Amino acid sequence: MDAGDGLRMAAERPNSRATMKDVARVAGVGVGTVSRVVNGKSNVSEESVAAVNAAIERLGFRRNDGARMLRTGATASIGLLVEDVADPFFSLLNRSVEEEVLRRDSVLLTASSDKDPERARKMILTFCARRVDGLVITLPEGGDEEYLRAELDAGTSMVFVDRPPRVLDVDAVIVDNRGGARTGVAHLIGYGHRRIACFTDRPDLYTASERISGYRDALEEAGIPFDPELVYSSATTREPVDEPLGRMLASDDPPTAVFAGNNRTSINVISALRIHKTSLAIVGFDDFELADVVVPGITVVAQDPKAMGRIAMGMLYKRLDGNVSPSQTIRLPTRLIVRGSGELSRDAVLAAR
Amino acid sequence: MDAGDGLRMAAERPNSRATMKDVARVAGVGVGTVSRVVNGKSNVSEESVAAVNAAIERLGFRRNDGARMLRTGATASIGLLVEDVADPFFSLLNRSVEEEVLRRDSVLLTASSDKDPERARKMILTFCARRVDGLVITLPEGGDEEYLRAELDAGTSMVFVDRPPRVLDVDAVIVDNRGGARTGVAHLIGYGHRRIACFTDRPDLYTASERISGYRDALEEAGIPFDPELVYSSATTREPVDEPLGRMLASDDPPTAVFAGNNRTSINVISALRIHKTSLAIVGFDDFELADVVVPGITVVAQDPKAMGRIAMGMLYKRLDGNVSPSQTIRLPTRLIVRGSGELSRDAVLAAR
DNA sequence: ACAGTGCGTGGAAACGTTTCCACGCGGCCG
DNA sequence: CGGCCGCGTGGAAACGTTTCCACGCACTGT
Repeated sequence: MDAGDGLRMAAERPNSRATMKDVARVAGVGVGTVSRVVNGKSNVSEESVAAVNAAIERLGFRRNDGARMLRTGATASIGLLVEDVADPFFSLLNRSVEEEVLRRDSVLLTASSDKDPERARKMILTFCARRVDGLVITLPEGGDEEYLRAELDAGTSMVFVDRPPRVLDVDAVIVDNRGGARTGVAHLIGYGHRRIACFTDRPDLYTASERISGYRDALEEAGIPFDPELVYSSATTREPVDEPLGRMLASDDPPTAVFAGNNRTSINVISALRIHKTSLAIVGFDDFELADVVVPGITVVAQDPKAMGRIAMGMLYKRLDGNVSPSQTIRLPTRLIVRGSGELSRDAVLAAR
Repeated sequence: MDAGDGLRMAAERPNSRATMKDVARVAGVGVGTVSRVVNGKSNVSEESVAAVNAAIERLGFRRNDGARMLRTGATASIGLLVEDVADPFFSLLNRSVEEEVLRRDSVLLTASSDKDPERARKMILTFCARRVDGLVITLPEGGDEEYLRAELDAGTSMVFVDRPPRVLDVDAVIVDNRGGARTGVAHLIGYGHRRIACFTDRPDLYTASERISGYRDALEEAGIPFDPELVYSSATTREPVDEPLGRMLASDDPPTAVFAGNNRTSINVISALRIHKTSLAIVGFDDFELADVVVPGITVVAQDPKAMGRIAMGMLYKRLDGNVSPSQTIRLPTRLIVRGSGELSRDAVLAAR
């Protein structure tokens, strides 16, 4: 078998890539030697290395990682499931997970659940069928968690992000939603407000219900009675809120401030206020680009999606490296960013009426 | 070999998943039959189907797609490389590509080049080593395109997005940057403006240079002389622009309008105008959330990243299905969204001075 | 009765790697 | 001078699928 033979052989299968066998033939060595060269093993003679590299160059050989994984069992890939990769929060999370994955020379599979438990399930099982080394999951509400147990038992590591597991014994990294909301609302109370409206997502969402709890915590701490009339949970975050806000403003004892439970709702509230030509103090949960471009800048309780991704990947890789300590849930602190909208005092709001 | 035997066998390798062989043993059939059942082939007796399904259930078997692909050659996976998955534009593109990938029951590998040609190269080659069926690529400027040719020749289909190929013969879908910029600037001219500043990205970026060309086209059409003093290309999009804007405003013949070449620059311009306590007419390229929340709302030349992803995937799958027609570049139209900032007339701006 | 047909089936080969084992060969030490 | 070591090497087995081939069996039509 000489070099010409090998070349001809590769040419005979036009749309198929050269394999180690082809390379071996062209280089005049065995496949074992090719494998050793490709993987940079030391015990190969210089001539062999040169011959193999020349053949690789000539044939445009590229190792088939799929085959490699079948043999070695490690796929060097991580699956990420979030609600929506186009959401500002999750896209930052995505990016920071990617950064960690890259550091380990792995590859990242991504998918959006779109809040659909069935879609989430399908994607996760697909990832498992691909035998990813680990999973980073934001599990949508309302689905069954149980099917994950089988994958867990089969040895697939996973970390939950943004939401804690309900029954599964897995690591998680979440945001201190309750504490953050409490801080934000307390900030408003500090400026004299006692009638504070609360606009959030559907309350069956974990994050939304936690933030509502934090809102109530702050009220309670200040001895302010909770008024359900001041709480509005929209079905979707795209839904405008000018109608419910208008109702509150028209009441006997209208709010002088608003706590918005997520960034899209913050925007909806701003639009609604503009429609009603009023200004109230606002604190929003979750920072957003341009929060400092509107006037006044929007004071927010900021989360740190990048840290969430980084920490989640740290936990995951520890598991992959064999850590078997009991699972833990890490609660990330939030940060209040003061920009003006939250520092409008009760007196100033009332004076403008 | 009875069922108990198979179970014991699976249990003996605790952290390893059951294989078709295990299933076959437990079900008392051959691996061929298991494969047929798993793949829903028709010519299997009902008893066999039942037995196999029972065994699958019992062992928690899940087909190893990696092995399957090695055999079949199709990996049912697509690689996506963009500049940054956390960028609003690219994250929407990402999502729409994901949607198409999902429809074909494939899986999506994603990566951010971070504008680094070397990083891009590494990720693309990694994807190729994984033998993705196809690639969707936003290639960073300044790198060599040549290494892609080998992959192309080896049979990996690819589509370029957001930027056309320089030398390679591949499909692409891009935005009509030049025409869109022309339209936006013409819109300003329509409101009487003749001194229009232009803030963009680094001009060595394809999109930025195209938009500058469009800006010049509009001026030329209206017989307005081009003044390089009114053009500022920032090194990075995070860089504030209050200093260069200040210089322009202090000149003998200051601008009365601004064309901002991308959404982050639009924001920078808004901030800078606020610092200088002036208002000019503004038209920005690329829409952004909240463009309608600031006052006045920002008039923009909108792109459609979702369409870009959808169309790119359509082209890619056509290639995968065997289409060998000459490669083409599709240029997506832009859409002017009128919100107020672009309709501030020259007279109004001058009157406020 | 007998070839032909079709269906359900089991098993082996193949996909492209990695890994392990064994071999040949030179040099070193006893 | 003979055994031993170690190095570079080739080749076979294995990873978990799919696919193909061949077999046995029950029909069918002549």
